[in-house]
Amino acid sequence: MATGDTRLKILDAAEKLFSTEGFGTSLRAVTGAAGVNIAAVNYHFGCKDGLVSAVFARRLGPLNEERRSLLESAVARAKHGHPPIEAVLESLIRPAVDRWGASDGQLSSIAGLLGRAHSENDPHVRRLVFEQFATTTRRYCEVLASILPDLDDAELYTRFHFAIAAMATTLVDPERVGLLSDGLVDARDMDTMVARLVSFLAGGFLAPPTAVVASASVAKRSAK
Amino acid sequence: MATGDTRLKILDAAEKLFSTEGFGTSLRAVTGAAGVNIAAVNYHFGCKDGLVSAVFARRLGPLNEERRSLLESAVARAKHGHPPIEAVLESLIRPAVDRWGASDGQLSSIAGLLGRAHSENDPHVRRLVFEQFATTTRRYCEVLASILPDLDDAELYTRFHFAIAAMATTLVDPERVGLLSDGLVDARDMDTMVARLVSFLAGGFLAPPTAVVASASVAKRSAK
DNA sequence: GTCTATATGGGGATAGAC
DNA sequence: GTCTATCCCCATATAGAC
Repeated sequence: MATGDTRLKILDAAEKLFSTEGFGTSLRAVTGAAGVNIAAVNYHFGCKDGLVSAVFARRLGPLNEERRSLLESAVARAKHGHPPIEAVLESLIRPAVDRWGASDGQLSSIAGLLGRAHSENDPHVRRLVFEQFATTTRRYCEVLASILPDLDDAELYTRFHFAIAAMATTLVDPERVGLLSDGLVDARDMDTMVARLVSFLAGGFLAPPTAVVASASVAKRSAK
Repeated sequence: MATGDTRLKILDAAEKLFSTEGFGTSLRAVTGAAGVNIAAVNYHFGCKDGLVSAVFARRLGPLNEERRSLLESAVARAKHGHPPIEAVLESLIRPAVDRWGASDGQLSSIAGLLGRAHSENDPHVRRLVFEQFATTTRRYCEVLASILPDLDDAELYTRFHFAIAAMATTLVDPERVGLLSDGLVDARDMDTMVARLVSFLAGGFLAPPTAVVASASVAKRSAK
């Protein structure tokens, strides 16, 4: 077996299983699917967290680069004024979705990986995610702020959080929509899902700013 | 120890731990926090899934009843025409958020429980959740459909899914917004978070319908 | 109803032969 | 680099004494 082959097999199997089953997937399951020995994980990645980090590093960096490249293209195209918010949201969502698996109609493992990354609560995973996305998040919020000058930064970031949440939940488990709608929505038609996500999020970002008050207690008193 | 006391202690401890740590929390952790013997879980609830079901049954039924009661009040208040969409969304979100813990400024365990319920992928939990929420979901979508006659059912349910995702993610882990915004947003101010959530989701629901095409390939070709 | 003790299985990690 | 064998920990669940 060529050097590096085992390492790659582990990475590929881990990526697929992490994306479908979550990062709690056992190393036994990963190495079983990869057809390699359990001890190989420890040899190549040190420990399980090392494997998780490696899976992230291989995909999430390039993914975010593609997003930012698409984002800057949209910004550049709109020499006068600002790009349409739909283009900004497309640049955020498309790169995660458009990389389909070979032919089985499944979302790529990168989509699931990304969704998992955003919904995981394991401390190690969380730290990795926020490191990976910090720069990208900031740039997106910059561009969005230029489109939505009436929003203060706090509300903008909060809305960005809502957007990430809707996107990530959809990517982690597209079946959820089918269940919720009792079969009415075909969650596998990701082109339609993306289009709906973009229009929904655009509407959300474009909503008038919330009237924010100083503190919670004041908010309660002045609400009525 | 009075009969039923142990059972209640377990339920309370489980609710709190499930809401903060997820349903993967061990029975040892639960019984340790409850101050009872491990074997008591099996005696009172049969098995772990039985405990999870019991925790759900105690809270999620009443929570949904409160939501639907608030929803029907809003519908009734708007004798002519339809209730404002903000009132509908408030009736969905407020009941989960407004039950604060005693004095430590933490979200109630019901909020976390609800968020976990919606983001969990464990099959048993998922089945319970969709059973618990099926009726409520249908009623909300009915009312929303009357407010948004231009949306077809599929898009309406999809948008409802996005709304649940944003709400659940926020409830599971309010700290996430703080991390994302590098400390700019104070996630513990739940009144402000709810207000922002409502206005964001209202904007999303009110967005113009997505132009849907027959198939993914057609969508791609006609996009430009 | 409550406890101790234990059965049984799965998890990550490693030592040491090859 | 790869493998076997094993260590040790933690999980759920149950049997049986009290």
